Amino acid sequence: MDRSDDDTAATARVSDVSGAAKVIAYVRDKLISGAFKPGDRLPGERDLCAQLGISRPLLREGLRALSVLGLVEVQQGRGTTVGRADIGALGDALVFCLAQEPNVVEDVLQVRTAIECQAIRLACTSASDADLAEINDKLETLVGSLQDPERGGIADHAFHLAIVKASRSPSLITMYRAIEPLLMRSHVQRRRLVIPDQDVTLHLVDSHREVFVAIVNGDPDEAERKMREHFQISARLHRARFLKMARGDTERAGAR
Amino acid sequence: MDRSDDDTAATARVSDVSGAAKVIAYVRDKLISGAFKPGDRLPGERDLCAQLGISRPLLREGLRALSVLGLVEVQQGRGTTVGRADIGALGDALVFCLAQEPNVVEDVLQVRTAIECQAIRLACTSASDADLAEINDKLETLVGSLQDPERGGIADHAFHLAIVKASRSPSLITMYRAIEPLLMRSHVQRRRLVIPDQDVTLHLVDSHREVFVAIVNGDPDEAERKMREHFQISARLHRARFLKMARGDTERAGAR
DNA sequence: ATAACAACACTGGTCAGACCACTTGTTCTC
DNA sequence: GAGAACAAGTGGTCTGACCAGTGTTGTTAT
Repeated sequence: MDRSDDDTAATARVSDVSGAAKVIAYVRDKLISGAFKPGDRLPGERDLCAQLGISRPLLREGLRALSVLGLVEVQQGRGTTVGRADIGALGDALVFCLAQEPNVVEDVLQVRTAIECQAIRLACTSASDADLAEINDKLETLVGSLQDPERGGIADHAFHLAIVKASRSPSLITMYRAIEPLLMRSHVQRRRLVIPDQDVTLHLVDSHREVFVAIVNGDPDEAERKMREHFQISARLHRARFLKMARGDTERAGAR
Repeated sequence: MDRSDDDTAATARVSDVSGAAKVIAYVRDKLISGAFKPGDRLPGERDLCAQLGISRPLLREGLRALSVLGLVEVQQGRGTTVGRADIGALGDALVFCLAQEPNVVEDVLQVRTAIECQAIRLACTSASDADLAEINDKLETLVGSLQDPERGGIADHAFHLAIVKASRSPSLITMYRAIEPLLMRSHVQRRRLVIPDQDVTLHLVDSHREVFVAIVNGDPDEAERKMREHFQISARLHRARFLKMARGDTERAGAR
């Protein structure tokens, strides 16, 4: 979000706020208050711009901004409706935005860690038998796909998502889904950069299993600890690629 | 991202693509090709709309969409520059998605817990002296406002926000700020319903202090434990209101 | 009475031209 | 050389007109 607009949007009733920001604030207030629900039809553009006291092109600017975030859907001849909270669209927008920002993507992993560590604690007490079966299923799939970066990345993510779902917290799940495309991309890229190695693979499988066992045992502290260990192992694996790359460079220099 | 625009943006050279989508595609292509880098100045609006063969309001729609995603920054009198994308857009849109869920006011506390517990771990190692001073300052303010539900809620939130800031993780900070409206609603509702009580107040102050001390001591596990204890104390305080309400109802029945 | 077609009303999509406000650069005066 | 005034370039907004798509209503034919 453009920050200057964001700050001023918070005081949308002040008359010096830009026109498009008025639209954003109007819709924001209605969404947060619950007055607008998914599928609701907004007033027509001519009515809405009269209501907000701005011109139609400005109104359209604001609506365009909201539509790019999936918060409204604008259709010619039909009108503008409140979006159905399309988390996937949000995640795709994020991938588009952050494709060139590897440092930001690394930091987003902090959010991932936060969510998963809270989720696994909740899963220890909230997970149903079906949830546990689902996680186990994803674990088996993961084990069977460790040699393939694409399928491995997908399976890894599915395992983690199953744990988040087992938390039974809608907010955590929503949040996780928002960063999902980024995580997927990150998983797959990381796997492409690392040559699979027997020891590492087994170690990784064990780590996933220990996470699952901790959930089944139902001890939140233990489960969180295992999850954090798991992330550390992954991070070490990621860092190990630099050693291999460094050795690779040395060998090339020697060959000249 | 609005799907129809996103799909059509990929084929921007087809002449039936909407005007704003042309802008988005133009900037996207330049970013991907590396022709545009953060800080670069885009051509002026009049030049750009001539170049793209669209009207200026349409161009502005497209730029507004890009600005809401942080990809460009538009400043009156100065021009439009390429932004350094961040996850701000995700944060702002996410609160809308969360707001649409039933029971969000209670469940968002899981997100809050997740973020704060991860943030406090990071704060133990990342916090500067200024960060620690800031948290301490907010703690003193909190102590001075416990008798006032409104100011107390604000001070409580400021204390926690200072901790999240001390994590030095832009993503965690962004997410935390995004859920602020929902947290404020939660805080205010909770505090209105509780009559402050001397013992509880002191216990609450101690809990906040222990959290701060743990950060200063720099032990992530200990700090997280203290934070979770703090949340449990708050939850107990919240549950205590039901006892008081039950007693209140009984007294009223006796009076009739 | 029902179905098909046409007309109308309402919706968003876009344009051109005008004017306002802000920023930066250039020129003039002291 | 410094400061003020002016000009040029930038974005911000508006009005009114017209185009294109969708849904509803009315008319006509069977």
